[in-house]
Amino acid sequence: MAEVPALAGLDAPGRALLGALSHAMTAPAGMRVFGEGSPCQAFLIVSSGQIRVCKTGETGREIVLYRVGPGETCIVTTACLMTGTDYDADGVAESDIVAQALPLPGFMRLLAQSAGFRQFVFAAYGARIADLLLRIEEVAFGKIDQRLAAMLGERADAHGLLAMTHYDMAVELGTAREVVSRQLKEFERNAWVRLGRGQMQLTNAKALAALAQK
Amino acid sequence: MAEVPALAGLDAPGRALLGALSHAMTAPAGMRVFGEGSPCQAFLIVSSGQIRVCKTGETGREIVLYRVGPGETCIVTTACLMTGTDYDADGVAESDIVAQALPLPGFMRLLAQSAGFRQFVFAAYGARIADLLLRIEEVAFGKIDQRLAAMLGERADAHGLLAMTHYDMAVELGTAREVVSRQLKEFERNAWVRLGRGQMQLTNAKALAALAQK
DNA sequence: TGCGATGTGTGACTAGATCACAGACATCGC
DNA sequence: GCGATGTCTGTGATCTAGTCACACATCGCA
Repeated sequence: MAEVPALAGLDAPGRALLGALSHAMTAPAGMRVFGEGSPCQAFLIVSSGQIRVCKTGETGREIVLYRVGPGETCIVTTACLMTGTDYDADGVAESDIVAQALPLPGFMRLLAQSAGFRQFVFAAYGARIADLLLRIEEVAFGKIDQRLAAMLGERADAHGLLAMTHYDMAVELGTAREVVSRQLKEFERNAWVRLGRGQMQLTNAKALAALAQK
Repeated sequence: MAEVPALAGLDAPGRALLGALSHAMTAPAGMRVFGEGSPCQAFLIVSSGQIRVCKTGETGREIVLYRVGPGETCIVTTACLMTGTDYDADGVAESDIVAQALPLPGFMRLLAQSAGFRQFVFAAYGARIADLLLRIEEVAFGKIDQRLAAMLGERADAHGLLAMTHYDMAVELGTAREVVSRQLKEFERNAWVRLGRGQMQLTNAKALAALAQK
């Protein structure tokens, strides 16, 4: 488990136990890793790749809740797994995934025996809950132009290139595709971006960041 | 701690430890129990009364995130306490509170030694996260008339009486007071409610429930 | 009884969501 | 190279929700 930095501090017995009780698993990009109807049955620690977790409303609109990256765990599924609560969100592999799966009994045992592991688990909870609170604030109070600008800044690569469709961006923000299209057109009129099919180029990241910060 | 039903299943040593390490505390109705700038420093289990936790946006609008009632714990503060994450929400006593406070070291110790306590803590996490996911779904996708109708049904007493101002209701839903006022007027035109200053009477709870369910 | 604080009602306007549809572009089979 | 097809983007019309501004009602209390 040396590949999981957050577990680097794990005590030796804990580490041995984790190695013994968990097994590696993989999933190809695009695969639905868990979701309504097919709950994940184990505690998962992602080694490489990224999982996107989102919620679909009755109207078919979607929103990204959070992502689980390397060294992180999809603690939410675990919580629901342990308490029998229904989870009601979908996890999709955004890239090829390698993960360590720890079944529930092993999870309980490790939790009982390793303070380092408890620390890891609680840190995961804290981070996830903070994510969710932030999400609620954004959705409830945020302006769409600012949220979009912020998202572009976050998700563009080092050259300001961003390969997403307008629909993808709408899901990212939990809004409608048309709203994104119109807003992007507005940004283009300001010469802040250059639009293309399935991709775009930021041409004034500073202006976008300024809008996002307002 | 016999007054906390969720802890009734706690093993005897765990119970003794909890009794020894925690102390009772109280807060009067209306008091700000924790919030930005004055974080709660201990793991709290509410014995009686109720705490309302809400988030304030930059514009001054507020939204209720969840409530902590008897036998429950404000696990979110704990998570943030343990991980040093900033919490960024306010907890207000809605009624006089009696709670058991367990400082961090005691919390860690109990977590290490009692499986029943771990169970309790994880159940609290699961329930809270489920609450937050539900909240996000409502805010992102819900129609305001349906959400308002649902809220009236939930918070009215057995006689259909409800003592809240329009502002209170707006906070409950994370919307603006005017939106609530207009919507309530609409309900009144339908003869579903009778409005008064600081209170209202549901006169057709069934119709409201039907709207909420749609 | 008069005054400030709080609560409610409403018009005008803006932002965002929804619906409907048209045109642009990409891919694939031929 | 040429359609056929599916995906992606642009845009008008319309509706819902949030914001701003302000009038007026009601309450508690000096």
